[in-house]
Amino acid sequence: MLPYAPEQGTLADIASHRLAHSIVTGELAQGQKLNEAELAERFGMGRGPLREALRHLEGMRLVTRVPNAGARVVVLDRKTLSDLYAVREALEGMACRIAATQMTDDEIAQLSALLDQHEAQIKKQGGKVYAQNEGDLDFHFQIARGSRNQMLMNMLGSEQYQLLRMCRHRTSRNAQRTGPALQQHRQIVTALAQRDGELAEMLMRRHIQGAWQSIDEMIAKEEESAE
Amino acid sequence: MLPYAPEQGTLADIASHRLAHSIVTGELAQGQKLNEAELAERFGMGRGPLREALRHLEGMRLVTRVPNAGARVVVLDRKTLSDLYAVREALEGMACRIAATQMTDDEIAQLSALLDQHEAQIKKQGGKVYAQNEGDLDFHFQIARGSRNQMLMNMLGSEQYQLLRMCRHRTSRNAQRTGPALQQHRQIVTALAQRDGELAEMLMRRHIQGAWQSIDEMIAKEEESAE
DNA sequence: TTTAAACATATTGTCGACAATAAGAGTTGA
DNA sequence: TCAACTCTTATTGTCGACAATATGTTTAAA
Repeated sequence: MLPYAPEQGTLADIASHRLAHSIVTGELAQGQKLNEAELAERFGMGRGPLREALRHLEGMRLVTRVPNAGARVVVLDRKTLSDLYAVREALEGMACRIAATQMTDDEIAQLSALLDQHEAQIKKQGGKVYAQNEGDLDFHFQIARGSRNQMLMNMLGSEQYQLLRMCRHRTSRNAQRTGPALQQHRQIVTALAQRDGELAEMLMRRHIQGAWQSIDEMIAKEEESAE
Repeated sequence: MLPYAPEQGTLADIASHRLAHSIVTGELAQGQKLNEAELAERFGMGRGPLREALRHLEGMRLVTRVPNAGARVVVLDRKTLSDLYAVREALEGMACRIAATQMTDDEIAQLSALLDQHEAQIKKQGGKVYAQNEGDLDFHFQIARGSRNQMLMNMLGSEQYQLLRMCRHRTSRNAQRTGPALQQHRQIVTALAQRDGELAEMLMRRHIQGAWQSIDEMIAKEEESAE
């Protein structure tokens, strides 16, 4: 389901996946230096594949590299996240508009079923898990798939997806926007089912704006308490 | 001016730049197999840095890699380009809207001067150079800069930028859309100067739609004559 | 005490050689 | 003639060692 496949293939791919996971979950702190020799040893491989993995992660914007000075985990500051959400709004809005004409009835039904599943999960676990769980992102990715635009899927999937997950883990402590989010998702699916692309786009844009607003507040609090 | 820097730094960076250039200019044909040993020898370096460069180019979507089967130059078929232009429309539209509020008067004046420059160049060279030249892309990139959104700049700059240049070279033989393009650029600058983001976005979206329409026709002819 | 230069250390950048895998040619059997 | 199999060859994947560069520390001079 997740666009980033399990560990298989070349060692560089494995390292890339494991590193991405560690970065996204916060196991590797933001801005932390990534020592090639140390990581290579931990993963049981040579430095060659690991360097390739770092170059790949650099392309995904999960790490930043400086020549002769090594790689560091990217730092998601307020401005970066603001930029990310602005881009997301444009891209996912477009995805929604196109998906309204391209998705099959069956796919839309599946989307609806996915939301049922989320709702059940919320009820069971007390509502605190939705927004920070992968479920929310699955929903967004399915819509991207519905646009039939491969480039869009790549951008939202392999790149932004990871940054978003990273952001989730950072702000998961005090996340409670699950109720409105699910409701907004429902509205979007309804618009899709009615084949109303304009409405679907507008709802998605609002949804993402709301998400950003919520996250922005959290970051503000975080920065405040950090002083 | 161009977002992709000159040849300096590590060997992997140099190889990455040279390869990107060769791919974009069509020197390396689409779909062509990229032999590591051969390229490493041509560039006078070992295979290590070259492999890193290929991983980087993979991230930029200029090459596609299959494990144990090597890398190939990406193939820009009709669908891929269509997807690319759809994404561009969304992103550059957004860039325009934000740039209308963020760019300084000075920057807008510079943008206007850039167009004067283009106009002079067209008069001198007979109008056939504009659309396929870098000038057009410079214009678009300057607006992306005006949005102050670093992520947007990265996306439009280092990634899509290259694919677009590639597309230009492919369809440059029969390019003649320079007149309307310049005029549309003028309209966009006017809207920016009036700080009318909505209008600027609309004009940019139309501009890109028109460009795609033009390119789509060319591809259709090309595929026709190829049979 | 501060600054700067020189050294020692750690880390990155690069190369060459070897192992593993895939692609192709050639052979053998039906 | 075609199919499947084997062997050869070419290419990719990986490792370990060395060179180049940056970092941190010590030492010496102002």
